[in-house]
Amino acid sequence: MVDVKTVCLGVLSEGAASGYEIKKKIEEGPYSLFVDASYGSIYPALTRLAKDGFVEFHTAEQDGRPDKKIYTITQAGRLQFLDQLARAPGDDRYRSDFLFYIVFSDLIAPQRISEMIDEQIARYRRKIQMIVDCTKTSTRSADTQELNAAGRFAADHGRAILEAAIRHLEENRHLVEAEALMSREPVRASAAQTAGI
Amino acid sequence: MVDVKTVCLGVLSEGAASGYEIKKKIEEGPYSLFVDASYGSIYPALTRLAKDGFVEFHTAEQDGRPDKKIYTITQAGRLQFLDQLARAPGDDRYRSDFLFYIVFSDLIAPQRISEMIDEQIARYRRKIQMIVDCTKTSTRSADTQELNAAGRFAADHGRAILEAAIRHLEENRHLVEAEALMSREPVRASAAQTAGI
DNA sequence: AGAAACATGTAATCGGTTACATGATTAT
DNA sequence: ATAATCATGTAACCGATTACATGTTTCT
Repeated sequence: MVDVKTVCLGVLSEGAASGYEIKKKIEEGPYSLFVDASYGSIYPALTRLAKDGFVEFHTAEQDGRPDKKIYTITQAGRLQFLDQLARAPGDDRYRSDFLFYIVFSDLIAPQRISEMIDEQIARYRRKIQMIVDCTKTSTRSADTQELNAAGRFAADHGRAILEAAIRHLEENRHLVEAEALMSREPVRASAAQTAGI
Repeated sequence: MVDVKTVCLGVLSEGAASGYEIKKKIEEGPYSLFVDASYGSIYPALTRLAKDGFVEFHTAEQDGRPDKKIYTITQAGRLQFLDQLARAPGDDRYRSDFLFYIVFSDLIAPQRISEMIDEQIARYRRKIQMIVDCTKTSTRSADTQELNAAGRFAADHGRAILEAAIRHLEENRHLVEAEALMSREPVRASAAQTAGI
């Protein structure tokens, strides 16, 4: 599995940036769908990369803002990154509390289940909106990172998956909601059992 | 995010099992799509749960096989599990080296890209097959864990997402493959640059 | 007035993986 | 023969998160 150092090299291979900017890029862009890293891992990663000669930095003084350390990838860094890309990618990892909870939906109050599904759909919609926002080439601002063909592909892939997830939830939610409804009478006994035993 | 202890409580709430069997259930069943845990985390988790009174166990001697510790969830354990389910589920986490690599497909050899996509589709198909296998009520063996409505829902949800992912890859792979093809001539220069600089 | 954004960094902690250790049985 | 399955457990290690520390400016 790709570590934070490699993620930083990847971002920096597309242009110089500070640690703060790297964090923003991976939490806003299409990256956010399949990459994760906190400041607490990015800053030490950059320090380490600099020590190893894979990146260089210069301190940029700003008026009214804290100083910035602008990191630039080196030749050695580019080679290091190519080495990583030559290795077989690790398996995808998907962890979902939501689906885990759903498996035990008979232990959760019916209205809570519905609420959870609503929230999950809302989360998915928010992510889709974020992808749409960063995909459309904004005519006004230059700060939006322009996506190349590969970036658009990754973003669209994420969107396709999220839309399928929403569609499935909307079309089949009655199956987990109905179970509770159908057993409304019996459920009292089983809820009492669950709580009582 | 749900931890291994809670995953164990969830599995045990559906029936007694050994650590080994818990591991099998979460790597074979529909769980495998959204849950992960190694022996190195399951065994200590069970030890801890027993210490806290959330599970009990008895040692089952077997002929020709190592002894088993069969764990059973206690009343306290059921309540503990309900407490967890009452908390808001954590955000889904999806990590994909594959998509990260794709973003940098201009740094990877064209035939390698195609290979990676083929492999990714194959992985997805294998997962779908696994879901299908554990979803269909097998008439022969009783060892297949029978899925309730919620389990089937979770399995179908996973299948729907995987199928959408495959569809998108098959319909759009030319966009990342074509980029390399189109720039076959120029790419030599840029590849030399990349390697040279 | 207060929150949010900008900006970097460290220390404590944590949850989990990997590798190791052991060993019989069954399937190929 | 050899690999895979069954079965449990520990120790070393690792990568990453969280919280803390600090301080200005801009937006609401």
